[in-house]
This record gives sequence, structure tokens and C-alpha cells, in this order.
Amino acid sequence: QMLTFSYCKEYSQDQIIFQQGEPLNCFYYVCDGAVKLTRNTRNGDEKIIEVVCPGRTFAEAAIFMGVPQYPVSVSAIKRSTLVAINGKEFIKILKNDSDLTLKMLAHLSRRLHWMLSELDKLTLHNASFRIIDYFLSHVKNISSNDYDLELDVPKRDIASRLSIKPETLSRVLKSLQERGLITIQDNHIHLHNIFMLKRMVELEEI
Amino acid sequence: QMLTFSYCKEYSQDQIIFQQGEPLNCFYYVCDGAVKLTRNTRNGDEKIIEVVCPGRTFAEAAIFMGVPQYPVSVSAIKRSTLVAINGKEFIKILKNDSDLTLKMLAHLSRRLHWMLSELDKLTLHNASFRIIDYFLSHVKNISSNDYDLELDVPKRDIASRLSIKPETLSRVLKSLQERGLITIQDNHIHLHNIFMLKRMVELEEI
DNA sequence: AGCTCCATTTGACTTACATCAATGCTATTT
DNA sequence: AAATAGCATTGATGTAAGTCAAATGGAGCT
Repeated sequence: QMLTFSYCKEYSQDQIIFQQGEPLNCFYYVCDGAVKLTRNTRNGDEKIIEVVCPGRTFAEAAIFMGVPQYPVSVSAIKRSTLVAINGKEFIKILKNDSDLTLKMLAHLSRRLHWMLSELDKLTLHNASFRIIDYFLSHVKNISSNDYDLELDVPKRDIASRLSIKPETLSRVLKSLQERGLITIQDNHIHLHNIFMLKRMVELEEI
Repeated sequence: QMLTFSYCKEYSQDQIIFQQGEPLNCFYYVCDGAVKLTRNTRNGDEKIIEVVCPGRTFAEAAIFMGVPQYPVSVSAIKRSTLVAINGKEFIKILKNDSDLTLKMLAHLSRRLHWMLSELDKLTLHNASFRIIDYFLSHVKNISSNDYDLELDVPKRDIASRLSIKPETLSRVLKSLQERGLITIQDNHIHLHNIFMLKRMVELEEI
């Protein structure tokens, strides 16, 4: 049986890349588009763990597990181009490249650290905090005090990502708008006073 | 300056091993006792991420980070004996031992997976669920339908670990007792019907 | 024993968020 | 253009868990 190291594939919107619990062969690199990692619950609904954008990988940690099966489900939230990399072949390379392996360890370590911060956002902070924090994490331009933000993900998915209900997200956004902190037009959000928002997040005063 | 690979040290109850944000040199192996990993918040209170028992390590992921500083605070919850292992020295060994490095990757991968399950317990399940799940995770003996459980951790710490308030833990325990599912005497908890409890956790009917 | 110091428990009350249900809106289909 | 479908908004209401405060109960100390 011929084993390819990697291949590129296109996925249409909402197409499933793999399901939680499936046996695992590959991890993926996102060239274009975006995918969502979700955990499914027995009662049907899903919780989005993360939205992965171009230039990043996913499921790369899972290939090292003893019984390799995907710990999350992944589907495209828009037309996407992914590169699949065969896990076993990748590990073969790692065996002869200790530098790369150490980079891999550093990578998993950062991911672990990221999950830790997710965990305490979730337990220590309320919905408004998490929403503002989410917006601020999308701000690239540091210099300016305001920022235009295009939501490329449906609001219901943002809500799931932040572990709140769409209704709550809607209400919080409305309240933030009424307080003059943001302006919303459909998927277009304008942050007026980034400095103020950052202070609010830091001081926990929301 | 002499660099030792590892050394063993005793810590008294409540003694701090290291603080979140401190520069990082070592990771640790718990020989005896128990330690708690916590995240501190600006408003003073702490959230326990994990209680580490003998035979396990902690902070082993952090040594691979680019700017190595501890992502959690750790203190002994009882008199404990720990082995500290120098991170840089450990990495030197990894460089010449690709098998060990792959085991390390597998280890971090499992930890990541564990955090994922923590994350969805937290978001998807209520306090009662998490409490029962916590007890069930301590059951070693599979064969029997009941189990004696000694709480070696103060209740307030269990509450923090489960991200609930001590008052809530107390009330839930009382309710479980009234429903005849458990009996409590101080730190001694008896689970009466493990099969039933497991079903409840699986079916989400609590 | 009596006293102090904590952890835990209990009760009364509050609150953030969820749930349920109705409606509006836009996009796609026929 | 009318109809269907899905997301988003809004309002009314419910509830799990938090907060505050007081009572209880040990463990250790003098």
C-alpha cells in the first residue's frame, strides 16, 4: 500500500473533515478558509473549542496518542483548502530530527498553555468579559485606539466558541453598543475605545 | 556554576514550590504527599487546576516554552517529597534519545486531551455532574458496586478544583446523601451505588 | 475547660445566564 | 412574487449557582 506523506484537498462549506472518535491518520494545515473544532455531546449540541485560520495546524497533538483517535470533530465553516499530513510518516521524520521534535514539544507546550488560559477565562470571567476579550484578541493594529472588525464567523458560532447562548451574545452586544463602546452593523463591528476596553478587561470592571 | 540534573527535597504543608510567572528551571516528580496547581487571579482568589498525587509529574510541559516561566502556582497541600529535574539538562538528554522524546510528545498529547475533557465538563455539565464525576474518577476497584473514599483534600479545595463554591459543594453533597446515593462522615465518603451513579453521569440525569 | 481559629454548614436572598416563544430579517428556492 | 428556511433579536420567565451572613463544629493552644 502506497503511503503519501501529504496531500492537499479542498472542502466545501460545512463539509466534515473528520469526526470525534474516528481513527486517526493525519493532521492538517489550513492553507485557506477556516475550520471549526468542536466537541459533541450526547444530547446532540456541539461546543466549539476553536476556530482555526490559515497558517495554522490542527489535530497535530493527537497523532502522538497511544490509541490514535480524533478528540474533536472538525468541519469547514467556509470553502477551505487543507493540507493533510500523514502522522506516522511525520513521526518517522521526527525520529531523525531532534530539533524539529523539540519545536514540536514547544508547540504542544504553548497549546497547553493556551488551553489553561481558556480554562480560566471560562471559570473566572463572565460572558461580557469573554466577548470583549474575544474582540480584542482580533485587533492587529496596536497603534490606533479604534478598530474595524469583520466577523467572518456566524454569531451563533462565536457564541458557542465563548460558551454562551446566541441570545446572550446578542443582548451583551446591544448593551455594549448602548454604552457607546462599540457599533454593530451586521457582521461589521467597530470598537471605539480600545484602551478603555482593555482597561475594563484588566480591571474586571464590566 | 555547578548544574545538578536532579535533587530531592521535602516541603511542609502549604509551602509554596513556585509561583505563576516565576522564571522556570525545573519540573517536578511527586514522590510522596500531594501538591496543588493553581492559577491566581488579580482579585486574589485562586482556582485549582489539578491536584497532583505521588507517581506523577508537573510543570513538565512548561520547560519547552520559549520564554520559560511557570504558567501555574504550585504549593504542597500536605508534607510532600518532590524530585526536581533540571529542564535544560533534561532537554539535553532528549536530544540524544528520540524514543524518550516521542514518549514525551505522547505525554503532552494526553495532557492536552485531558484538558479538553476538563473544558467540556466545565461548560457542558452542571455542578452535581462534576462532583459525581470527581468521585467516580477516584474509584479504583471496578468489581464492587460500592466504594469507600477518603478525601485527602479539604472540601474547599475540591470545590475550587471543580470550579464551584464551597457552599454549593456542601449543598450538593447533602442532597446526594438525602437521595441515598452516598453517605458522608467528615472526610469519609461512601458511594452506595456506583452503577447507578455512572448511569446518571452518562445519561446526564442528575 | 475555655478560647481562638478555620472549615464547613445552613438559610435567606440575589443574579447572571439559560430557556422558551414570538417576531423580524435576509437569502435562497420555486 | 410568494414561500421556505435559518439566523438574529427581543421579551417574558425560570433556575442553578453565587453572595452574604450567621451558626455549627472541630482541632489545637493556653
